[in-house]
Amino acid sequence: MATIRDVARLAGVSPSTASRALRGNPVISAKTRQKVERAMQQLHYVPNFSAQNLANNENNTIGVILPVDHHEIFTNPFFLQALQGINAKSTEQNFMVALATGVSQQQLLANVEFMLARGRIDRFILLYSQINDPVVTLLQQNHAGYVVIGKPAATDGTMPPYIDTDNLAAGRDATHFLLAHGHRHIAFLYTDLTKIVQQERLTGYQQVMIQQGELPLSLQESFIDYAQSNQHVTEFLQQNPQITAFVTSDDLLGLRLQQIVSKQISLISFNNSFTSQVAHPSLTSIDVFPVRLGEGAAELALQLDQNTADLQPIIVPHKIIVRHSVRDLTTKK
Amino acid sequence: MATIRDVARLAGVSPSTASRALRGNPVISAKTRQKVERAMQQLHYVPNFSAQNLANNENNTIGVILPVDHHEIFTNPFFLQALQGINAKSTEQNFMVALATGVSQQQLLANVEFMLARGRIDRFILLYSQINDPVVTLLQQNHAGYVVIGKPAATDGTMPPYIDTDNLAAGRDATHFLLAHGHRHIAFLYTDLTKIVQQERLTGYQQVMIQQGELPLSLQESFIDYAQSNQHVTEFLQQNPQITAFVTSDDLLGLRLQQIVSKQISLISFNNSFTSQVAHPSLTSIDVFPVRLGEGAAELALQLDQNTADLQPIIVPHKIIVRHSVRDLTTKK
DNA sequence: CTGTTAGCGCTTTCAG
DNA sequence: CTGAAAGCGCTAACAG
Repeated sequence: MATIRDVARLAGVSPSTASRALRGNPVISAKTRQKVERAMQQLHYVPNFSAQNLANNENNTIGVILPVDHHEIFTNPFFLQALQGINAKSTEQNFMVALATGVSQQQLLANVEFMLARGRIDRFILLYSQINDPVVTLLQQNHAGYVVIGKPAATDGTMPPYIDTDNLAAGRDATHFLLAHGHRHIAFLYTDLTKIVQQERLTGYQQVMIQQGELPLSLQESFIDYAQSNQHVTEFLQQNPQITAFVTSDDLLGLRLQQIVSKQISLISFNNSFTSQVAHPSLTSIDVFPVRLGEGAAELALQLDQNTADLQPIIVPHKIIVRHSVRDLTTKK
Repeated sequence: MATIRDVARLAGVSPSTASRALRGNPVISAKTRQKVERAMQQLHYVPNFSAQNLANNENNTIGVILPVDHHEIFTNPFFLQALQGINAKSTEQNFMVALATGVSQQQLLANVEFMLARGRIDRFILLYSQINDPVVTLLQQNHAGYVVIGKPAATDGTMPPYIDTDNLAAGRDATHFLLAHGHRHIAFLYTDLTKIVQQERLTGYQQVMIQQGELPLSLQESFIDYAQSNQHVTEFLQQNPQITAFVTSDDLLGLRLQQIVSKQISLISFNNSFTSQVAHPSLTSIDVFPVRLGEGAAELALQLDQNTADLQPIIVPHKIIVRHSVRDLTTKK
C-alpha cells in the first residue's frame, strides 16, 4: 500500500505538501497540486483511515443504533432501507457506518458503550425513538451528538436534530382518501399508543373525522392472542355495523385485519412495505420513503459538529400508494 | 481522555510497560501488572482504537455485506437478526462492525471498495450468496477474507468458510413432519430455484417423497402477478385434487398460498419469521436461528487470519416450530 | 508557496 | 523484567 511519502517522493515534493494537496488546501500552487494528484493516481494511493483519524483526532464514522428486537419489529423492512440511505450518504463523505444492535437492552448498551469508549465515536443515528431511553442517556453523558429518525422523545433540555414523516398529516391524508372514496364510517385500528408514530397517525385521523362531523372510532388490538383479538374485532364490528373502512396504523396490522374481516371492508395502512403487496386484495398504503429518511438522517449527522446546534428538523413527504383495498363507494350512489 | 502515558505515569512505569500490561504480555511481573491495571481503572482508561490500529497495522473491524434490496428480501427479519449475532460476538472481541449496503449493485460495490481501500478492512461476512457475484470478485482481488452465511456459490478455486443450515435435512424434516401427520399427497411450492436455499429444501422434500414411494410434485410461482399465480395454483390443485398439504420454501410464500387455498390444506414452511405468526392459522415453520448463524459467522470471521485456511464449515441445527397450519389426519382414520 | 519538524496514541525492537 | 527510542501514516504549526 502506497503511503503519502511514496506519493511525495514520486511527485518530488515533501510529505506535507502532498498532504496539503490531498486535503485541498488552497495554499498549494496549481502546478504542484497536479503533480501530486498524478502521483496519487499512479500509485493508486488511498489515505489510511486509521492514520488520518489519529492525526486529526477524528473518527469519521457514524454509529447507527437499531432498536432492541421485539420479534415483530424486525420484519419491518424500514430499518434495512433506512440503513441503505444512511450508507449511501455516509460513503459519499468518506464516513464509515458502524452498527450497534443487541438482543437485549443491556447488550445494546454494551455495544454503544464500546463505540463510544473504544472507537471515540461521537455522532450517532437512532433508528427509533422511545421515552426514557437509557441509550440516549448514555449518549448524552458522553457528549455524543445524535440525530433520531422519528420524533424524539421529550428530553429535559433541548431537542436533538431529527428527521421524520409528518405522521399527523399522513393520518389526515389516509382519512381523506377514504372520505373521497365515499366512506363515512371509518375506524382506526392500532396496536400501541406509546409509539409516537401511531399516536400521531391516530390524531390525524381524529382531526379529520371530527371536522367532518363524523364520530372517530378507534380500536386497540395487540394480536398477541390471536383468537381473542379476532373476537374483539368481530364484536366491534357487530356493535358498529355501519363501518365500511379502517385506517390501520401499519401494513402488518392491516394484513391481520384483512384476514379477519369481510373483503367488503376497505383498508388503508401505512409504510407501503412488502406486506401490502402480499395482502389480497393488495393494500393501499402510505409510503414514508425510508431510504430518504436514512439519507436525511445521515446528512444531519454529518453536520453535527458545525455547532450550529440549531439544525432544523427535516420532514420527508409521504405518498399514498393506491392499490386495491379501498372500494370506491361514490360511483355506486 | 486518558492516554497510556497517563496510565504509565500514575503507575510509575514507562509507557512501554503499561502497553505490555495492557496487552497481557506474559513477560510483565505480577506486581507491575497490578499497578498498571489499577491505574487504568482509576483513569477509566480505554485504548484508542485508531492509534492501536495504526500501530498494529490492523483495523479490528468486520465488514458486513447486505444483499442489494429486491423489495421482498428486506422484509425478511433474517438479516437484522443475523446482524445481532454478528455484533454480539464482534463486540466481545473488541471488533467493530461496519456495514455495506446499496440500493444498486453499483452502490454496493462502491461501498465495499471504500471499506477495502480506505478502511483497509480485510475480513467480511456476506449475508447472502449468489453465483458470479461481483462483490466476491472484488473481495478476492483485494485478498480480503470472507465468510458467507449460506452455501457459497462455487468459485473456481477454493471454498470460503461458511455457516449454514442443513437445508436438505430441513426439507426432509418438513416432509417427514407432514407424513407423520398422515399426509401422503404433498406438494412443494417455491419461487426461485436459482436460490440455493430453495433448491436444497426442494431436494430434501423430493428425497423423502421418493423414498416413500410417493410422487414429488413441485410448483414454481413468483407471485409477481398475483392474479396469474392465483390461477396457476388453483389449476394445479384441480389437476391434483389428492393433495392435502404443501411445503413452501418460505413463510411469506406460505402466507400467500394460505390466502388462496382452502383452510383444509395443510402447510409447513421455513424461517419461522414473524409472518408465520401473523398467518391464520399460524404457520408451522422451521426455525433456522438467524442470530446463531450470525454469531457463528462472526466467530469464523474472527479466525480468518489464523491461516488455518481450512476453517471447517459450521452447520446450525434447525427446529420445527409447531403451530396450527398442519392438520393431523392420523386420528381421523 | 513549500519543507522541516514534531506529534496524534500505541507498540515494539533493542538494550540493559 | 523494564525503559528508551523509533515508527505506524498522516497532519499542522513554524520557518523560510
